[in-house]
Amino acid sequence: MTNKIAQLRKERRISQAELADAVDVTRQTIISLENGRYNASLLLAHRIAKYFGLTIEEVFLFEEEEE
Amino acid sequence: MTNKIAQLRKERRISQAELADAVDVTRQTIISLENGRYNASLLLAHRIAKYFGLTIEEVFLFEEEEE
DNA sequence: TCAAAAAGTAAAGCTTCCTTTACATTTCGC
DNA sequence: GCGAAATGTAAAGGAAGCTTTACTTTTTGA
Repeated sequence: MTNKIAQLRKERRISQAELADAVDVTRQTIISLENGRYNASLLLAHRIAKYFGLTIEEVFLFEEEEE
Repeated sequence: MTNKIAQLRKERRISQAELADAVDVTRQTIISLENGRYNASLLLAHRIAKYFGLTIEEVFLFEEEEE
C-alpha cells in the first residue's frame, strides 16, 4: 500500500506539522506514513482523506497487494 | 465508527466464516468488527469493501466522531 | 424437535500503529 | 551563506488490531 499524502501536501503547500495538527497525530506519524514505515489506521486514513477533501481510496493506493 | 458488514452479509446470505475466509482473517476478527469491539485496519477495510464490491466509505461509517 | 450450522464469549499472546523524546540533516528565503 | 523552518532517524513504550484455542448459545431447516 502506498499513499499520496506527501504529494497532496506539496501541491497545497502544507507542512507535515500542519497536517499532523489538523488530523490530530504527531509529526512522526505523518513522516512514517509518508515514508511507508506503516499503514494508517482506518480512522486516521479517514481524517486525512477528509482533510484533503478526498475519499480514502483517492489518497491511499491499494495496488492489489498479496501478502 | 460503525460498519455495515453484518447487514451486507445477511443481504447476500454469506456466513461470517465465508467472509473471514475470503478476506483472509479469522472468524473472530469478523465477529469483533461486526460487534464493534475494534476497528478494521485500513488494509482489511479495503479487502472487505472490495469483497462486497463497494468503497470503504460505503461499508464503514464515520459519523463525525470526536475522540 | 433435534441436529447441525452459525454466531457468540473469553483470554492469552503477537504484531502493527502511534506517541514521546531527543537529535541530525536538508531546504529555503533573505 | 546563514538561520530558521521543514524534514528526517532512532528507539522505547503503550494502545489497538488480529490470531489461536476452546468453549457456549442461538438460529435454522428438514
